[in-house]
Amino acid sequence: MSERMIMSWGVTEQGWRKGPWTPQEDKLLTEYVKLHGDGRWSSVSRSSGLNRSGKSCRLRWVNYLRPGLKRGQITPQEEGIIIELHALWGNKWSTIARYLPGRTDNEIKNYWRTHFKKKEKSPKKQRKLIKCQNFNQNFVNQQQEEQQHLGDDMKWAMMNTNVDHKMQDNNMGVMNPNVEDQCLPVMNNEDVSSWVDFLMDDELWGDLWNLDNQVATFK
DNA sequence: AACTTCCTCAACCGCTTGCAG
DNA sequence: TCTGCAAGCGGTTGAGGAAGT
Repeated sequence: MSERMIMSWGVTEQGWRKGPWTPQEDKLLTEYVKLHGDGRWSSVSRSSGLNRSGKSCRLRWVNYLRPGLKRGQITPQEEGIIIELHALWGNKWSTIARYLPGRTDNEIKNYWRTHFKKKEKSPKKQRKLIKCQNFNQNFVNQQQEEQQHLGDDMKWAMMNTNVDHKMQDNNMGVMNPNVEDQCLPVMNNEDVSSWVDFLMDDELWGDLWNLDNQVATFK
């Protein structure tokens, strides 16, 4: 990191230093957390001698200094998991990150944006979007038919922030296309693999659909 | 070689959530 | 309940480097 870069960032109104962290700051924060544990970030910033906001300390620790973090390229396996989980939960980066040990929400978010979000305007994407729409509509129709046959046993479940807990509790992932902000059909765990198979099909891979558009489409 | 454009990712911002008093 | 504070989360920004012209 250049001196010029550090100088260009300056301080906040509260007097906290901003910008890239120096190795000295990293050392201070690491040593403090080793001694006192993480959490209570506002007191970390005061007691450690760092002239950084609690927010900044937390972010630096979580995204960069925390032990067990993986550095380097996302593997194809990890990429597959990201795609699966993003199909389930959308931009719930922290939730997705829990299923990728050593990866941070920030890292996954950045990866998604750079690898999948950027190609959203291509003609391929348009075709893919239509395919997705058809797939989802068929899926919903199919579910509704099954629902009629099975009665109340197959109900749409509300998708909310506790969906991961629901999955753990019931071994079932659920999404309700009728709920605002949700865009994908109800699916259980077995369905996820078929969904991903569908995505892998044709030229969809590497040019993944833009979920933001999907949201509008399936509302 | 010089310039421009694109890509990556660390870090910030602002909003939301959770919790103690 | 209500309020205020701390922590967490997702979106956005911007600097540096790589790739292209």
